[in-house]
Amino acid sequence: MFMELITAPQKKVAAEELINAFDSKFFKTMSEPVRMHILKILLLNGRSDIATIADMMPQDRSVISRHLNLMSEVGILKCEKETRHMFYEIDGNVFLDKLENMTQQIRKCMPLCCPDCLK
Amino acid sequence: MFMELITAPQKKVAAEELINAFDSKFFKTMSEPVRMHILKILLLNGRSDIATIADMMPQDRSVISRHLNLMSEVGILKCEKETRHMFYEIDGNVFLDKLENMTQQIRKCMPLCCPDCLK
DNA sequence: TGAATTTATGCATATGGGTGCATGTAAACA
DNA sequence: TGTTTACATGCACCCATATGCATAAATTCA
Repeated sequence: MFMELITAPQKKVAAEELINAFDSKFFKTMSEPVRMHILKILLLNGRSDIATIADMMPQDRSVISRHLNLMSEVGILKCEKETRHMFYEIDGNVFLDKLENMTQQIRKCMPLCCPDCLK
Repeated sequence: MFMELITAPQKKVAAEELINAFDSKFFKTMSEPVRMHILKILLLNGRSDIATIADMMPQDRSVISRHLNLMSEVGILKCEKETRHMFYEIDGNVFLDKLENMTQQIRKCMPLCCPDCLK
């Protein structure tokens, strides 16, 4: 119990840092199958404009436009206007950073907060 | 273009493996603020039963019960019945495995699928 | 056995968000 | 300048889901 008194504030900080590292908008974005379909298309074809992507999907072009916009707001896509086309591209570094940061925070938090969780 | 012909099937496989590694149920679960609140409580207090958790939250006990059940179905919580109490606990290893697997798949896929994404 | 407690579940409701259509806006082209 | 193209946006609709209440089921305790 003495141990608990010492680590209590550290636990709270570690737990808060972990929860903060969990980017809820990122998770929400990644939980939508249509957006994962878009991601796959971008993986296979690289940088593409909206019409090209929409032509490979059943949804209306406006729907794809909104999904792409959302994904770029979260940071996983880069977008660039060129003439009258809007081009989108995966930002691989943001992906890696986000996931690695979360992994790192869990590694830091778990042994401190609940060592029993790692049994 | 010769290079592209050779790597095309590998690209497709890598992209599909990456998308499959993206556990949409996990992401959906993690995108809900109430569930993140529950997670934080479990981080700070460790293994707890439903009533104890619900007493720290504004939502009805039945709501908390359903959230906990969902989280354990996704695998991030372990649950165990003890007398008439249902105890829940974070499964830290599942968390680490899921995130590390996704990170790994991205590391494998990006250089192959879209090297430009890593600029 | 009867009462109290803990969780699970059925139901109705409210909210958020994905969808498609119609329209607006801006830029390229003839 | 007028037309076409590409995208953004307002609007209405629909569906999934979070929520709370009431209740059922199971277990503990007096």
